[in-house]
Amino acid sequence: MSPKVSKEHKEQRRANILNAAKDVFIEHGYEHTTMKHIMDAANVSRGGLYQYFLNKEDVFETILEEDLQLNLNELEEVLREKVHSHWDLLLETIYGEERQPNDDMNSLAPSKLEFFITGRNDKRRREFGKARYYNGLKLYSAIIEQGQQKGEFCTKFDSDIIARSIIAFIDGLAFDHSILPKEDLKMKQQSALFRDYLKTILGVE
Amino acid sequence: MSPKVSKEHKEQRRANILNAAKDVFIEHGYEHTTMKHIMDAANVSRGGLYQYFLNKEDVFETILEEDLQLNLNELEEVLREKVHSHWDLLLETIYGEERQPNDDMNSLAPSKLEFFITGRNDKRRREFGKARYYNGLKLYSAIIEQGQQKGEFCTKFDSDIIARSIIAFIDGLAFDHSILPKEDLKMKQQSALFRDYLKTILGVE
DNA sequence: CATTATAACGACATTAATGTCGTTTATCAA
DNA sequence: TTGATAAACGACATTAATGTCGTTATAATG
Repeated sequence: MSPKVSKEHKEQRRANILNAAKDVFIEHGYEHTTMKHIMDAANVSRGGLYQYFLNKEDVFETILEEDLQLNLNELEEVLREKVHSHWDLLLETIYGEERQPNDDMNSLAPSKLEFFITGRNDKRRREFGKARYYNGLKLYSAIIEQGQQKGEFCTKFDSDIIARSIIAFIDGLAFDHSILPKEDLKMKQQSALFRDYLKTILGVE
Repeated sequence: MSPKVSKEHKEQRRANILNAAKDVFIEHGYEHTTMKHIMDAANVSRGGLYQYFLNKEDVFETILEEDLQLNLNELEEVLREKVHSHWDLLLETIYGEERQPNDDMNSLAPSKLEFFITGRNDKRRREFGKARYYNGLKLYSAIIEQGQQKGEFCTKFDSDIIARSIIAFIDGLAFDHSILPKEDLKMKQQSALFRDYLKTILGVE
């Protein structure tokens, strides 16, 4: 419909495709969506789509990059020490991720798990996943460590290990949620128990 | 090679196929293995393979059924109350699952995650996953509840919720392990921390 | 040994997804 | 207005996996 650029129109189109693609990934999951699905959802032709992205992997990674950026921004804020209660910040950060599978639930989370687990034999994909893991780890770890330094948390356990546990638990919940409907999962009670766990090992209250 | 039955030879062949298939699934993961892979690994022709199984899903589910049976047996034992220390039993049970991804690592665990998460939009597959989830839940829950009844564990928390958390943690670790190599995951330290937590909420020692 | 039932085989038709490429067409600039 | 540019298009060749089916060959049986 629109030949010979215009720069922001081009970026607009790209953004449209990404939005449509995200919906498709949420609906069908990573492995089961095809470029055709994305083409249809975005009202773009085969050739058009391939103008903007190399392949499905490229589309998905681009979508993932976005919220990676969000995390990095959060980390920034933490390191700048503009924080009142590290406990609240920690919960908020956890909830930010957990909300996706938890809430009204049309999140990309299960597709993310899919993306990484089906790609675990691919070097490139593994690197990508590893980078994301360490990104999250750094975020949680930084919050905990700073909370410890300020004396808000006890130092009985290593912040790195606690952070890893948090990640494992979130990933596990996301996975279980992809199998079980919300009613069956008792997510809230699990979250409460987990919060309790964190309180205990962080010595909060 | 062998026409006109012989019953146990037939079962033997079937078992061979399943063994070979399991190796293939471990190597390539669920989504990326094809019937061709299985055929080659099991030294069976296309027609031969389809004589025994309907499709890939059928093969994989059959493999899964096996260790489901193992779990059920364990549950039996618990319910028959032939248990000395419920704490030891609990650890052993957790470890039995965790060992797979943990140890020398050639386990089916990541493929299981794959199988269920990529099939989350399929009714049949979801039912299957749900059944397995509740099977595991029943197992852990029974151990904990009985431990509580015998006074070995405190009753501060609901056995059902604790069991769910255990499952979430195990699934999360399995997932993270499929991204990160063993050296990077610090699995042992995470497990130790989790064990510590279980001790706390179960009032052990 | 001859017969028969059937396990095992592998070619084949089918389906579906992928990425490419030559063509068309709308916009921008002169 | 017009010509150059490149976005958008969709047909196409390619690749790969699936499940079927008619044929082959062999182990059990009498």
